[in-house]
Amino acid sequence: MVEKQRQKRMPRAVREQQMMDAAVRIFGQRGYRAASMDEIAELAGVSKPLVYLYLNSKEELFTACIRREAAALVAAVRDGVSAAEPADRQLWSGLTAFFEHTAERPDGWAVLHAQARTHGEPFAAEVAGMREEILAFVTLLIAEAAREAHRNPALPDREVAGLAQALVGAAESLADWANTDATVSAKEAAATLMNFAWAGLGDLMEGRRWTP
Amino acid sequence: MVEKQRQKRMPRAVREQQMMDAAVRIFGQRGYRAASMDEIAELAGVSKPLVYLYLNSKEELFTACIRREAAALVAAVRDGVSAAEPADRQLWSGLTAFFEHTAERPDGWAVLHAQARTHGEPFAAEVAGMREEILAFVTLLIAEAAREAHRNPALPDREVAGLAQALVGAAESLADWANTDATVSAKEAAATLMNFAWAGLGDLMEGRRWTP
Amino acid sequence: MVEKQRQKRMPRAVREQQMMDAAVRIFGQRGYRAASMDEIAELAGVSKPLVYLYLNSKEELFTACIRREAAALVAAVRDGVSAAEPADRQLWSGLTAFFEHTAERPDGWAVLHAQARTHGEPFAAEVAGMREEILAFVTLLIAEAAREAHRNPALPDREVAGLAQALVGAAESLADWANTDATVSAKEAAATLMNFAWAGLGDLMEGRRWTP
Amino acid sequence: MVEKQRQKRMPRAVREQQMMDAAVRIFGQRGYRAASMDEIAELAGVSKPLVYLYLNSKEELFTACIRREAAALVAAVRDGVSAAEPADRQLWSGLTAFFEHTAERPDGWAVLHAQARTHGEPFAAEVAGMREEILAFVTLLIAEAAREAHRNPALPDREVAGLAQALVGAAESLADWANTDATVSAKEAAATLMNFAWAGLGDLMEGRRWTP
DNA sequence: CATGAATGAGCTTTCATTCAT
DNA sequence: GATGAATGAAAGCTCATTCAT
Repeated sequence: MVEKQRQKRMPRAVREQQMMDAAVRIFGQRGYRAASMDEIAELAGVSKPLVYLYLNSKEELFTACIRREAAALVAAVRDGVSAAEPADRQLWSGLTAFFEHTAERPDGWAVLHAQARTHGEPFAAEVAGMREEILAFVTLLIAEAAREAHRNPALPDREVAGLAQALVGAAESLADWANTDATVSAKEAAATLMNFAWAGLGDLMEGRRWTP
Repeated sequence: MVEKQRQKRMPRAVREQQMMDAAVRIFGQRGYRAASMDEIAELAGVSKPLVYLYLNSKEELFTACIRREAAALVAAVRDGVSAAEPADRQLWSGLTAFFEHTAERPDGWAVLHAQARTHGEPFAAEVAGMREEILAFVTLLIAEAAREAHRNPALPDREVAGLAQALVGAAESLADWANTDATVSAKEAAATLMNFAWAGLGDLMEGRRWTP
Repeated sequence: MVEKQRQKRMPRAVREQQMMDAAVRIFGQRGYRAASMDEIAELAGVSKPLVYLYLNSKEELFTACIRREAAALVAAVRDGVSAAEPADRQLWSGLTAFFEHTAERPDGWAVLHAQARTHGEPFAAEVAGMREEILAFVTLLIAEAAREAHRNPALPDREVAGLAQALVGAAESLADWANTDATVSAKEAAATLMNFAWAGLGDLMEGRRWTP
Repeated sequence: MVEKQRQKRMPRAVREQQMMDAAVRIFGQRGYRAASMDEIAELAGVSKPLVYLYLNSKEELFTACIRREAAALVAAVRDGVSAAEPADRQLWSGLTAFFEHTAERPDGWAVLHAQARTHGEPFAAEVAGMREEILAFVTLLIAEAAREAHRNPALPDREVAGLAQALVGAAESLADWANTDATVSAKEAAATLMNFAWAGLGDLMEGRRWTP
């Protein structure tokens, strides 16, 4: 019988990452409450007390996962964008990077989007911070685009806020769509959203609105 | 201390609704796993065995909640729309009805949007049916709008599907936004989305696309 | 839809028998603890409170079943036997009646033999009474046979008691065997036991014993 | 008040035996359904979760008890018998070992004889295997005795099967009798049964039968 | 550093039993 | 006489968490 040979004596940082990899996978697939520490420890290839020694509690472990995945997602988007480009190109690059990242790490995306937001304040707040950051970035781009177009007095802040919410929500929905239907590529999702959003924004910036 | 005076001897149908009201509230706020049947029974003002007698199990109770809330939401949107109007008016009315409904029943919306989709197949499938229905309705409107504009060969099905996903995702996001920030009215959310979406759709229908 | 039309207004005695018929069936098949009052009431075609009105509690209901079935079994054996016959004929008739009865009422037999004895004192005592009665009858027959043979000083009481235990145990085992294997008739079971037992008894009465 | 001082940190194998000791006692006295895992855990001096950790479920625990007790009983009988002896001596030794074992472990005997057979298929099947084994052994002895007597063509298989059933049933009944009345020794029970059974068998082998 | 052994607390579910009509 | 409505109490099972080695 082959004994499962656990790797012994790895540096703490590495072990911690392994545990979090396992945790993200289990949390992403089962949800926070349904995930069991037993299963996480087993998948990580360590004993349960070690998980507690390094990450203290289920709550802290989940929080750590959220933070790591949020940071990774924000970094991916940031790295995909060059501040030197015009606003529409920046949005395009950011969206592409976003869709690529969520496709590569579906469990991480599930943790952020599906799980963290549905399991009470401590976690929802954690992920809200990241979303805020992304909203701020989008808001900035919309404002920048308006400035580039400069044909027109700035859009009211409140309106821009709403538009950013809509755009981000559309992106989230398309990320789920692309994760569900494997034939949808990151580029296609990004293109769909640019086509959908950019003209509407352009119209607004030039003062054309839809009214009932 | 005020003794909670339980209403006694109510007809079954009424009790069932009370239980489901309580269940929607608890499920919406805590999530499926974190919700306890004890708490639901207490909030409903009945004993736990009665909940089981009428609704059989936690799983069936949750399913019943999903079905009721999904039916109510779809009915609200359907009732808000008149098929006689042009496509953009229909979309506007539908969105307004949608945002009004989600604002009126925040817990029901949480059950459908946040909870049902994150707690495993049986429930996700249940709510997927409703989302499909709404996606079909939106898809139809986009196609109808294209026909009304008739300047142009039909958009490819796949593209329309993506646009519908984006639009519905944006609406979901705005519903959460309006539920979080009480100063945002249903009409404002609907107007934001119409402005955001309709021009983009118009451009597409006339063959104007954004390309990198 | 055909409403299950419950017979209304039957005399109490009849209703009680229906309930006990149902109870014997359920108790015999499921066991005392696994049987539920709901199921019994449903099978009897009455509402649960009526069962309680007539039979007071699960415990009393079970006791009533035991008593009824014990009385029926004893009566069947008694009726099968004529005191005028010689002892071996009496035993033969009694055994035949016994095996016929247990084959006709397998659930009743299960209640007496399998269930009542395994569910704690109140019930075990009830059925022990009946077994005592049968043991006494068998003991009497053995003593009678010894007297008929009269070649020999009487067997010691203690020895007769053991023999009666053995004979009754063998009969119980054969009853289960016949209830399991439908090709075994009451007559065959009785013949098997007579052949097995009678010669041994005869030997003993003539002082021949097996010794190690 | 004497605080029950729990033995801490025992090796798993030992704890498992303690739990099964407790379980056999409770199951034997209360029956499968009436036994509670709480009570078993308490009697074993451990917490309930530990019982589940080691034995998985009430059903598996009961099955494990049945298997252990069945194996112990069969082993006791087997060890008591020497294949070199003549058939009647073998039967005598086997019966003595059987009655000694059931007297030593009354709860184990109750689990096998009274409880396992009355609580549904999974358990009944488990114990039926053991009974089959014993029946086969007895059947063999009867056949061997016939060969030793060799005065006569073999008894028909079906008849031997019935005789074995009767003999085993008689033994079971006497075991209960000896367990109830403490003055009855294993040797006395075995002698009673030998006297009862052996002459009848001998007669049959020589073609003498009882006929109505 | 690492783990086998152990538990308190809580969850879903079931059931015998009783009112109020 | 008969029943739909309702519940107290308990059972099986699971899980996050902690010692002792």
